[in-house]
Formats: sequence, structure tokens, C-alpha cells
Amino acid sequence: MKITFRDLSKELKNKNIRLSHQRLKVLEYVANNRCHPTVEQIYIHLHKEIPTLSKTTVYNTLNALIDAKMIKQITIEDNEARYDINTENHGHFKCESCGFIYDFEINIDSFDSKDLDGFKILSKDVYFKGICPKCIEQGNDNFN
Amino acid sequence: MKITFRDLSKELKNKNIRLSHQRLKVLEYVANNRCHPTVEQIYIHLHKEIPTLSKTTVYNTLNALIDAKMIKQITIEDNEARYDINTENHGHFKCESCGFIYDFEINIDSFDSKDLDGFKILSKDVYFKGICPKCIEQGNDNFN
DNA sequence: GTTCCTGCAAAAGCTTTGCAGAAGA
DNA sequence: TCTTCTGCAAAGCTTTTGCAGGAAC
Repeated sequence: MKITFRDLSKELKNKNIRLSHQRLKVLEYVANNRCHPTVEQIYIHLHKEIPTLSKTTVYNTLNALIDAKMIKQITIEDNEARYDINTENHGHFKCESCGFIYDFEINIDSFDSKDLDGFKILSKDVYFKGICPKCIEQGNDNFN
Repeated sequence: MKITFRDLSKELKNKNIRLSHQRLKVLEYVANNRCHPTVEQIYIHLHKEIPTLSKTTVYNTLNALIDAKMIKQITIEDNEARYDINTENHGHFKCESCGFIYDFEINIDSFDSKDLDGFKILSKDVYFKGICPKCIEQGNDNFN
């Protein structure tokens, strides 16, 4: 089910974030492209539609949406920030061969440790890395 | 138990990494300061002892040790790479108030998902964020 | 009309690269 | 002696900041 402009506008109004064409487009892209895009990918794609769009605006918007807790930043790799709108209980798997990031179901909420008694836990992230089946099939799994 | 120069030298020889004073010092620091230091912290500390040390060498050394799988890079935050020599089964908790990173015991090896049948899993990381007990006590937990 | 956003240019960080001299094996 | 490492300077990237004009409310 595709998320519409209208849904997103409502959501932004609820959070008291001023609506602008650029913001709606960035949010729409992240909402409908659940591939954990980088800033670069978002920019390249939207620049075709909105030639005046700047990367600054993409950064500003993403940061605003993070503050509003509408999206999450994924830091599975240190040289590229990625963004995800899906807040459900899942982990991220990054293929070290093709770079693609897969979601996988895992019951993160149930994770706990006796070492964290007294800690206020605000977020939990699970990151796996390895080689995906497609790359294994193509023989790209000899990373040692 | 403090890890000695001799232990580290052996380890490096086994991995066919050429020994140098700088490398041993960097490795010694990471081995004996299990606080997940940043490059900056390692550099600042060792620069006092070795005034000619450069950051390039710290980077080079850390990358060499990662390639040799002697240390791990932690990417819990996108603006700072951190390093950890402890390869045991544990997660990382970052306090959003004081920035300190705590280890906690958690049985990561047991984590699995039906979605990952056919995937070759090479590493698993669990990152939690929130507020640590010290900061809660000091009233620094009003992050909303 | 006020406030906030956009987008340019510049700056700020972090990390990597090229290379000449130095050190390890 | 031969290979590899060190450390400086410079470059490469990603992200943030300052600010004037423009858009949202």
C-alpha cells in the first residue's frame, strides 16, 4: 500500500512541522522506497523532479524528521548514513558484496540483559553483515 | 589482567604484520582501554608518549588490525568510528547524555531469523541507546 | 506580517592518498 | 638489501553553518 501525500501532510501537521513541497517529497520518497536510501540516493532521485533542490534541504529535512521521530537513521556503516521509516521490530542485514540492506524479522523488544538494570533504553538496533543468497549464487562470497 | 607488549607482539607475528613501536602502542592502548576509544582519543593519549606520532599512522594501524580481525570497528554513531578489541558475545549501549559506551552481556550468537535462511552471516552487532544510571541520577534524562 | 525554509557558498570534520625518508626483517 | 611503515601535506567525502531571498502560515 502506497503512502499518499495526504497521509504525510496530516502526519507533519500533527507534529507541527511546516509543510513544504521539498519536505513532502523527501518524506514521500523515504516512505515509499523502503530500501534504506542514502542522502545521495534521495537527492539524485528527487533532483530530476525538482531541479532546484539542494542537498542542504535533504539534510535539513531528514534531520527534522528524525527529531520528530518519523524516521530513523541507520548507522550500519561508518561512511554512509541511511534512513528508514519502518519502526517495526526488525533487524538490518548488509551484504558486504553488493551493499544491499535487507530487513529481517527479529524480536528485538524481547532482548534484554541483566547488565542494563537501571538503564533507560530508548532505542535498540540489530545489525548483521555477511553475504546475501544472490551474491553467494554468483560466487561473490570469497571474502574469507 | 593487563595484556603485555609480548602477548601483542606474538599475535602480530602470527598474523604476519610487521612490528613497529607505533603499532604496538596503538594495539596496546586499545587492548588495555576497553572504553571503545575514537581515533582522536587514541591519538591524543599516545601523542604524549610519542610526540612524532601522526593520525595517519593511527588510522593505518587500526585498519591493518581490522583487516587482521584483531579489533572491530563500532559504528553506533555516524560521526565517530570507535574500536573494540573484545570479541566476546556482547552488545553496546551508548548513553545519549554523557556519550559513554557500556558493554552488556547478551547472547548474540543465539539470534537468528527465518528471513535469513540462505544468508552467510559474518558479523552480528547489537546497539542500544538511552540514558545510563549515572545520568538519570543527575537528572540528565529529560531528553523526552 | 512574521516566522520559518530553501539553497548557495563556505566551512568543518573525519578519513584516505601520494610520496620521500626512515625503520623493520 | 629489500620491503614495508611513518608522517607530512593535500585531497576527498560527508555533513553542518551563515545568510539573503522566498515560501508557508
